[in-house]
Amino acid sequence: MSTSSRFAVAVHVLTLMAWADDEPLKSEHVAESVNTNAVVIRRMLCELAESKLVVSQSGAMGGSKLAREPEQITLLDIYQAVESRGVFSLHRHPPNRHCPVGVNIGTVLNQVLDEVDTAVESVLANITIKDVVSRLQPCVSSAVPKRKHVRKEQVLVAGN
Amino acid sequence: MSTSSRFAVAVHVLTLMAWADDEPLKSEHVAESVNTNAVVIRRMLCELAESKLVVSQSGAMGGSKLAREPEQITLLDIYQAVESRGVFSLHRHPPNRHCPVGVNIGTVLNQVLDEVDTAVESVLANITIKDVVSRLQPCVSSAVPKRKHVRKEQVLVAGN
DNA sequence: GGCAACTGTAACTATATTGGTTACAGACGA
DNA sequence: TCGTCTGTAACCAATATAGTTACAGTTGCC
Repeated sequence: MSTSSRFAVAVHVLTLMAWADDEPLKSEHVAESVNTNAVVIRRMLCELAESKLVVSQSGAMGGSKLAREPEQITLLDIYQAVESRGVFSLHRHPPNRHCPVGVNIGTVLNQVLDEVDTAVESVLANITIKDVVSRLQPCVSSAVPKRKHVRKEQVLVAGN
Repeated sequence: MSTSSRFAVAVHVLTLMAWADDEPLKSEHVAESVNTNAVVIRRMLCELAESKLVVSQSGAMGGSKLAREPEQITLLDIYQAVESRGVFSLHRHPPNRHCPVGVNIGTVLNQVLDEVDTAVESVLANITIKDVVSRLQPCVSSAVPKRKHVRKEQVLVAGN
């Protein structure tokens, strides 16, 4: 479904800031941890700043840090800051209005997609950045992450 | 998030078949209702057939119909048949393993994404194609009534 | 058997989104 | 004023979905 890693990267970035404990982080440094380009990070930091999750400062000795305490930032806040669409999309082009199914399937699908979005949001609303940091601590072992749905292209292969 | 309408189209297609009540539908007619190309539909029908949700027949008077009763096909079945990935993706490239956050964030994120996937799946598992058809009915009170043997020309009016 | 009507599938092209890169203007501390 | 940052524009690359044409294979019917 999602071909985008925006949510994962955003959580990573805010977790780094919580880990750094109020010390401003440079985009270059964050990019090293995420393993991407600093401009990609700065673009995302702008979105997170618009949603008032981080504050950034220009100039020498500048950088970005959390705008609130880690326990007051939920994954739902992050999700809404960086993902514009819902979980699913409707038809690219509207269905045939002269077909009794086509003319009304959109209404029914919207109800379903609303239920799905609500379920996702209620999960994310109950996890804070502080929770993520806490879950990070016991991870001393570099175990291979296991997931219900194996996604070949997503396995975090060890190696730079 | 999702830039794909595959799930919406697949639900639409199976709903049409439930509506047609066991009469095989031609990909051309389905495509008219969905407002897309017949090959796009046939590609999707192949995936749905692999998951044993529909059966297709080649040749004259051929077409596709549901492989089971509408109440025995859930939206989760459809979701798993046409959407390969989960709701979110992880990092495109693995994070920096020399960073204490980067080395373990994947594990924590996978836990979170599993919770999200599970929530989505439990919503979809509780809705069947029969439910979708039922929810459709009140919308079409002024349209063609559903009958035991509806001719496809009545269901899928050509033109837009 | 031969024809017409279907499906299945390959091989493209088009389109959209995300991510990566370079470049540079502006902010800011020392 | 100088070096170090952010913010942002402009562009290219990579990927996934969708749309299109073409055609081989299957099937029912005359």
